[in-house]
Amino acid sequence: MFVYLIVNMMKSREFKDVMYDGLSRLLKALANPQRLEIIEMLSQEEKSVEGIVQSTGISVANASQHLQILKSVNIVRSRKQGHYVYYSLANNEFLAMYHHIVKYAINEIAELERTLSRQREDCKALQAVSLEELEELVKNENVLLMDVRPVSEFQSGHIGGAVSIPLDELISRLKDLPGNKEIIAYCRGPFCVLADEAVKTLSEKGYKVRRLDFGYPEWKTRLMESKAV
Amino acid sequence: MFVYLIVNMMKSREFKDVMYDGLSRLLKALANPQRLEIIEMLSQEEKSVEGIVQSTGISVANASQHLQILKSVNIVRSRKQGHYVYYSLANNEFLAMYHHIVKYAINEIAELERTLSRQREDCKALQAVSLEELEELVKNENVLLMDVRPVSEFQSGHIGGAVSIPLDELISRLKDLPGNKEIIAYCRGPFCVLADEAVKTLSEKGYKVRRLDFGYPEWKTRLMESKAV
DNA sequence: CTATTATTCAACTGACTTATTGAATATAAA
DNA sequence: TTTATATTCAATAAGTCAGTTGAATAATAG
Repeated sequence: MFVYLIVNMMKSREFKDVMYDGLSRLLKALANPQRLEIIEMLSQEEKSVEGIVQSTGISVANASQHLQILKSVNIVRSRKQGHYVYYSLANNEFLAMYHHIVKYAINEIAELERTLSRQREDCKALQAVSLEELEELVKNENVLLMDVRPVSEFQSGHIGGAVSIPLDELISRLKDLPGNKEIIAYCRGPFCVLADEAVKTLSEKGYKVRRLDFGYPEWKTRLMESKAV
Repeated sequence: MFVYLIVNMMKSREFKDVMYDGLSRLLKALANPQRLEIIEMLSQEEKSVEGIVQSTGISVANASQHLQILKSVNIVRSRKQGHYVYYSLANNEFLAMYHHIVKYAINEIAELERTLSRQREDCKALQAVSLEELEELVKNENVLLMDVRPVSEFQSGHIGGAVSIPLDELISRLKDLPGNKEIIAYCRGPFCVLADEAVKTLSEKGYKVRRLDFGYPEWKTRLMESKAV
């Protein structure tokens, strides 16, 4: 009986070790600023290593290594085509989980809350629009929903009803904007500043403009979850 | 104009760095098997360093260090009383976020899925009861919901309607169990084996018994979320 | 087949993490 | 005040991680 208890205890320890080690391996893969930025890029669209390097400033070999780590815990997957290896997020469940983490961090970590507010304040974008508000606003139809990400990201997926006006074309396309509607800008997510820049530019020109609190990936996650129910 | 763009780019870089560094600091604090186990213990009840040491087998100095790390990112808080320093989770939002991570890991990481199934199979506890099923079962009243954690954990919080039968008293209290009802055992959470052991013991004695898929903390989180809506 | 380009691999350095030890601090009981 | 106990701090050694370099591989265009 005594020996039996010890054997049980050892099995239980072994089980816990496998589970906690596995979980901590996942978290370790996430726990790096550059990899988080890579995840943000990949949650917009599939990208080659070169594409990631261009939009983040990480070195090629380094980016490749980070991608291997993310691949080893099944966060990203790759496919080869021609000269390029294209990476993308391996599943939508990951994205949903990741958004929960980001939401917690933004709301509960004082430093991040403060930094985010300061950034938005600088751009006069403090009253950001939440997911719930957006749904209301879209119904009443008196708003223009503006996607300010690069065109390729818009093409690979965007919020329903949005118009693509990449930030770097904004000034040259001012004439396309209706003066009477409120403008709502959005971009890659809460850590992306493209929408902030757009709000700053437009509000200086006298437009009535706000940004979304979130980006395309969060909207997509929400869509999936509501379909699942 | 050109200088202005560069200044903007630098600001944006700085903002991203603060946000991603902060987020990765949180994830780094989580990314360690021992700290995850400490979190599991603290999500049951407030515990002193000594209490944690006893239930995990970590050394005293080491546990203290891990607790400092968790405290530095505001996951736990401490209060001093008499000889002891008592630690507890700092907020419920963290627990909700953590449960999302665990759920993802169990469902999407093949190795963890496999290990969990094997453990449950060993204990004839494969058909675990989910949160939704539990709600149904409790209504029909023909089940006994059994909390097999130590008494102190039961006292500091338990699932509504549960009866406390700590695993180590199970055999001596068999006479208290109704023979006609189905028994549903639960414990600390999906990584805890107390309920598995209980299922094994009882099913060998001929009882009709299953375990919950989750533990008290998950139930508590669910309760909070449904109240919030 | 050769040259070109994109990516990965291997090796190395410096920086952080973890676990262990023993000393220091703080509380409460004798 | 002294003593015992719980916890933290400081220093160390071993292990892991991040970023850089240059070489190796793999796909394509000429």
